[in-house]
Amino acid sequence: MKKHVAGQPTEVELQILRILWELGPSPVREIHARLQTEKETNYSTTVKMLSIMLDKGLVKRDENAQPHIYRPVQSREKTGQRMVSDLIEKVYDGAAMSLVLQALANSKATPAELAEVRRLLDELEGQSP
Amino acid sequence: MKKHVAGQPTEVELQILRILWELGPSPVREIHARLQTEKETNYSTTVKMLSIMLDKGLVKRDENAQPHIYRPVQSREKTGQRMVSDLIEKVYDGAAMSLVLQALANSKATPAELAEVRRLLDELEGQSP
DNA sequence: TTGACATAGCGAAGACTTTCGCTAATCTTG
DNA sequence: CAAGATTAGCGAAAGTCTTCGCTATGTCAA
Repeated sequence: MKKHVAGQPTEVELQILRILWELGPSPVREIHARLQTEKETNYSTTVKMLSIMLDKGLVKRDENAQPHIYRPVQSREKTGQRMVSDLIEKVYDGAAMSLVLQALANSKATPAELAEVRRLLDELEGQSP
Repeated sequence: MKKHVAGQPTEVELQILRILWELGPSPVREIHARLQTEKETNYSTTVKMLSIMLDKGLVKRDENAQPHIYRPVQSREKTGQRMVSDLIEKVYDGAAMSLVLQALANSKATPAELAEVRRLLDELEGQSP
């Protein structure tokens, strides 16, 4: 047997995770239905992917329920956090701020959202100095 | 032959790009020297990777120079921008602000950096309202 | 020029990801 | 309960990415 311990979710795994984040706990049938709106893969493939993700610990499932119900192990936020950290490490050499500035400049934020960033900023500045 | 048109840079490609961003245009020898400080792959591997990256258009090279000199086609900023957009798309469904907040909260920013974010924020808020 | 050494490139192997055909198990309904 | 439909799972194939052995080419000094 192999290791199969989770690193970063792969492309397809992420597609499936996103669907789970949107739908909440769901049976394969539903997941696959959504997946088909973005790509044309077989039902079998979806089942297989889910089982791999189960191995990796990316999802859990309730086997008592009939159609088994799958749900993500990590929240979108947690997963995003990991991936962001990874990206920062790999591209920006750990300089998170570059990424913040870039994402900020890139985004079409609403005033309310900008206010929230400002609030967080106040908080951060209030700590060290 | 195959397509080999560039999508996102892969793991190793990114490692090499990062080295090129740091060192500037360099011959394989130098790139490989740096690479060896993080992993233990053969010189051949580095050459091969570079040639693949050349195919994909991730790097260019000066063949007149002897040791050919390689340089990145895209800046770290541009590349980061693409990858961030991709991440935002794939994980946050386009909600960039979530990522900004997350990266910001995660970072150990200096006061100077925070000030810069604030500056950008002022600028952004000065536009729409 | 030639030997020694540095540089470039090919093609194939190994690892991982994604895909699916086909079989097995489970569920429904007449 | 049996036939048909739905759901689960295996194992192998196809596609990518990464690695490197080996060959070819180029450079330089004796």
